[in-house]
Amino acid sequence: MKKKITIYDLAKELKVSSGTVSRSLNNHPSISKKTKDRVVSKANELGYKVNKFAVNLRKQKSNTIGVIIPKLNSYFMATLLAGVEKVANEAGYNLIISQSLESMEKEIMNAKTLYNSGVDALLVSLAYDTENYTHFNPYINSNIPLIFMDRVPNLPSCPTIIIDNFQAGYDATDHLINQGCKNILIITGNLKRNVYTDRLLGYKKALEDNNLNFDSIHVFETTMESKNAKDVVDYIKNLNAPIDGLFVLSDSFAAQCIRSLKKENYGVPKDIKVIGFNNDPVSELVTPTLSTIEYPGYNMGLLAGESIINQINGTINLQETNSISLRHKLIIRESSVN
Amino acid sequence: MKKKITIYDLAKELKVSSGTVSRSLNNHPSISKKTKDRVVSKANELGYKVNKFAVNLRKQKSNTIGVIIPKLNSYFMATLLAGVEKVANEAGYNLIISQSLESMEKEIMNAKTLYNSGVDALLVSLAYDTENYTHFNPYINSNIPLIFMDRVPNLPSCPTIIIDNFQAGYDATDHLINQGCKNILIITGNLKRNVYTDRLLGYKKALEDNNLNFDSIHVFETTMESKNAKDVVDYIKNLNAPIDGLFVLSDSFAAQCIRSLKKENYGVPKDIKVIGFNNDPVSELVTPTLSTIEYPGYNMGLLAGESIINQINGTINLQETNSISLRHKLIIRESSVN
DNA sequence: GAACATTACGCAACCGATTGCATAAAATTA
DNA sequence: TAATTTTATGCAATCGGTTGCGTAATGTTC
Repeated sequence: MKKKITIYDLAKELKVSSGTVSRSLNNHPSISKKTKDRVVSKANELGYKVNKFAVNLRKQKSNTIGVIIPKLNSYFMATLLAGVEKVANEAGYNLIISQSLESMEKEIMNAKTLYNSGVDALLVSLAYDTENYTHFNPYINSNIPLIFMDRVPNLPSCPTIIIDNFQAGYDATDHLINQGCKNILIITGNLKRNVYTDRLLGYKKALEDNNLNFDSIHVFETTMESKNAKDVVDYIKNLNAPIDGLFVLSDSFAAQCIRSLKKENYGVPKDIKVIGFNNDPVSELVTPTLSTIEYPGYNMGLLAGESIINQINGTINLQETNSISLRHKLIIRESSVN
Repeated sequence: MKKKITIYDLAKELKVSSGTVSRSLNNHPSISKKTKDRVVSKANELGYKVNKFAVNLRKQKSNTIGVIIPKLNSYFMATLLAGVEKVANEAGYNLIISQSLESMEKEIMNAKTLYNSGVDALLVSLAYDTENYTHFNPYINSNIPLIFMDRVPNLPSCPTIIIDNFQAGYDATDHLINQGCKNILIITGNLKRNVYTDRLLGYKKALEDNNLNFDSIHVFETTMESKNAKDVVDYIKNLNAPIDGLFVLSDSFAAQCIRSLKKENYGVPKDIKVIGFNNDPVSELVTPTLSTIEYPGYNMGLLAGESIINQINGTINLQETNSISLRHKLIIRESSVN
């Protein structure tokens, strides 16, 4: 409960100027070792701690990185963040995390709040329904580093960190086709988002390359909340031609779908082969175990953290490294193989 | 890229003092409506934004709440955080989140960093191996609100938000006993943590109340990482008397255990009845579906957020509301019922 | 219209550190 | 020893708001 002590207190005690104290504590070269030692030991003695508020004001930077993500409570996002946090922390940065809860409106508010609170950089994964990106202009105009992760806008000039969703979509579809599937239903999230459109494009291309026709009734768009799994199965039941493959762009939703399918006596993989996306831990735990695409969330986080810190430090020219793409991997388990 | 404009710029433009500008922008009562309007519209015109750094320095508070949790990428923690974030955000607070990665050492560092960066309050869920709590003393000594969530220390004077782990442990065990189990193995995390010890106590009490003997070989302590599921099954195989019940203090680990058990041809629930803990989404997806204890993570987060903000505002005397306990619920699914 | 109360605003200290520039002191060179 | 360079430190402005106190201007009361 002792009162805060400042560099002025130290200065008075040691009969030096506050400037000398400041420089000593920051190990400035133009201060003699002797003085530095005196200052440092006195600082320890009195329990001095810098006032970050003053430093921030003076330096006009906060040593914090803002993060806006759709939802904290998803495996992928939490893993991604874990990666970001690790790097940031090691580099001495704090993370201010906010969630848009999949709403553009909230995303805009978050962007504004973080801007006002003076973050040194911003990492973003877009909300479900974000359609324009003007709320990021203040960052761009003020030259505040800004990187999009995973769910990125289709703006040419924004640095992004993603996986090759097109190729991943292709690989998954191709795998199902190789397993004999000819009528594959793809379950996707909001097609405004690159992650989904790109995978869909990969899906189409794989069909094409295998001489299968694309049919738009084989695209089912949903928010992929668990309660909607039933809708998927209903949709399947009402299709004229039965499907034999299911490509769900999220493991947890795929697991829900499998569950609903089994309730309706569809055999997986016998009748319908299923592949998910993300390599969520759940994919190993369900019966049958779920084939999927490994999505390197943690690495993506590490990379995002490193990139943004490099940008803050000016180490990297963001024009040069405009987009980083991480490697995905097809993981074949029981749900897609007879 | 235009330069920052300050209240002094506004003052000069409007030929008033900077104090008047400040008061106008903060809607101070002693400023006439007319002046306020002039100031506000000029501020909008020039695109003025407060400099939070200056405000922070002046007010010695940051409008941020620090959070230290063991791991971001767990369903429970992410859900908890989602709750905290929601409340904090609505109250105009930012969240600085850091993870201890289950290490006391890192927890200490995080506590220090957050203290130095001037958070207005701190929320903590303890790391796996935290044994002493002196790293929180600076907060206590400086009167910075501090609340522990879920994994709390056994200190009498710290406000905590928890569930009744004793009762939950009791309920789960009692349920298994009611299903006919007589030899129940409990799989627990580090018994330094209240969440585990209390559940274990509940387990013991339930045995006692049902005239069953407690045997310490029926307590298996593990870090509950997925790779350790095999150890559990090995342990079970090597027991002299076969067990017929399994109480795993984490759903995701319970799911792993069930998987390993099935591989070794144990029938669940036929041979061994299993109950988990948390009501993780995975519990509904595995086969058989997993009985469990519902753990209100989101509500816990909301409550933690509200409590800490109340404390910051001095609304609540923390001596009076020293510990809040949330209601859990036994959820019976397939894994524990014949 | 004098006396008093209220309203609206200005002044300037303050929050605590950083840093360019000036200068005293010490060291080096001539 | 005087002149010059180097080293170590002090001075004071600065970052951008906030706020207690003082006072001029306006309003109210009798």
